[in-house]
Amino acid sequence: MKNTPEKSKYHHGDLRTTLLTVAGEMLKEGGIEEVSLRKLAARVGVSRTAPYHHFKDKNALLCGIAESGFTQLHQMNKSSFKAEGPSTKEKFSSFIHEYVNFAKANPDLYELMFGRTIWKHENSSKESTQKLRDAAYPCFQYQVAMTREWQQLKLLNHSGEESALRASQVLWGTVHGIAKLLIDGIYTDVAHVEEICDYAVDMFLVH
Amino acid sequence: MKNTPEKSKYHHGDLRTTLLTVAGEMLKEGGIEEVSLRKLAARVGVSRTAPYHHFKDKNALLCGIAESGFTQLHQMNKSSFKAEGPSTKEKFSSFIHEYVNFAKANPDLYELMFGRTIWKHENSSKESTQKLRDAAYPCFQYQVAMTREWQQLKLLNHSGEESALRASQVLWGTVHGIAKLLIDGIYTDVAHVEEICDYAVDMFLVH
DNA sequence: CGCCAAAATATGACGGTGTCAAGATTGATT
DNA sequence: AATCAATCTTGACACCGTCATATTTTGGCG
Repeated sequence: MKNTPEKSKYHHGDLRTTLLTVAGEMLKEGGIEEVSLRKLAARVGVSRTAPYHHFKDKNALLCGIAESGFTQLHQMNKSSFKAEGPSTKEKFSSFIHEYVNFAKANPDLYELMFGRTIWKHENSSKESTQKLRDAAYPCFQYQVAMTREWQQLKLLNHSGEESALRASQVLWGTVHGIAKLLIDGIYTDVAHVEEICDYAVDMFLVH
Repeated sequence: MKNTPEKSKYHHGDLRTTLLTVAGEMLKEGGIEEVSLRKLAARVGVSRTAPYHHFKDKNALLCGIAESGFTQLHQMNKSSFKAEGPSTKEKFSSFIHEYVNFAKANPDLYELMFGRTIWKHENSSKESTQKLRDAAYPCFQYQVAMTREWQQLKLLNHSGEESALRASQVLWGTVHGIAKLLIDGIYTDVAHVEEICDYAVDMFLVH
């Protein structure tokens, strides 16, 4: 039924997947402002209201896209942290760089993932927002776990009582903030990404 | 002509100021989504297109609001940094706390000031965007200046070659990121603001 | 004072958006 | 074959930003 989605198109095929894919393309092409349900439907070749049978809201659709973004980000962190070659210190540096570069590579997706469009209030289907949280929360928890290890190895500069959660919030805040400022083109030049990340690493490591 | 704007109302009074004020109120009340030119015009008591004689765009209006936000933020930083009582170390801590609390107190304004709505592309009147930059840029420069002093006093943890610009970008990134995550309600509880800020201060100071 | 150009405001219209209600079509199940 | 629920379409509504055009008001000048 849901398997073998190759030729088993009854009405349209499985619209849900197609909508997510194409909407993701539109997001990448023209930013969040270019993503409208009507244009999406036209591009897919269905009527304007067809998507409403697979997503309660436009918001629910956007949550679906963001969801895959968090899965992707989570995956990236894991494979980087579990790598065998580099030292722990190098992995810390990798985390900073890779995180910011992920945002740099997918600016509109990142903007969507962390924008208030999605996270504010409970606009759309509770189920959809719940699924989003189910994808995003483990992603953050993994960052706490990584931070805990860096902390136990005395890598991070700090004097008072240690808290992996607090340290993780600060670290995530830093990469998130750098990424946002970079993406939005506020005062940082994209060309200096690596330099800024290197400097951040140096400021956090104990000397 | 532009002076004495008290009783010199010819058509409506000075609409421009009124529009900025009321739009700012609407922003504070219901977030950016509640700010529409039509509702704004209705609330002020003019026709829908009257605002277009004072702002080229909706974007230009938003830039005007954000502009005052940057002036406000700049002012806050200055008065805090120039205070006589506290030590430099305490001023550093104050900067972190006050910045994040500014965002916490005016979430929608802060979101607007740093959102891509305004900074992306050259949508609206160049003049408007230019005025915005003229308000925002000194604000950032002042943060670089503060950072330079902290750096020269050897307050900040760091090993390599010093750069006030890079350090400032990292610091701003951190407070900006914490503020954003907080505002958007992603994974941090607003109740923990002070704790998180304290922890950030501790991670940046040299021990 | 009277007139005129310019600034300010208003009305109408256009294309775009998200979303609901109601009807039509299809696929699978009995 | 008949039925039923899932799926899709059409029509409509209320918003939105913005342009073209007409109307009013103002300030300055002869």
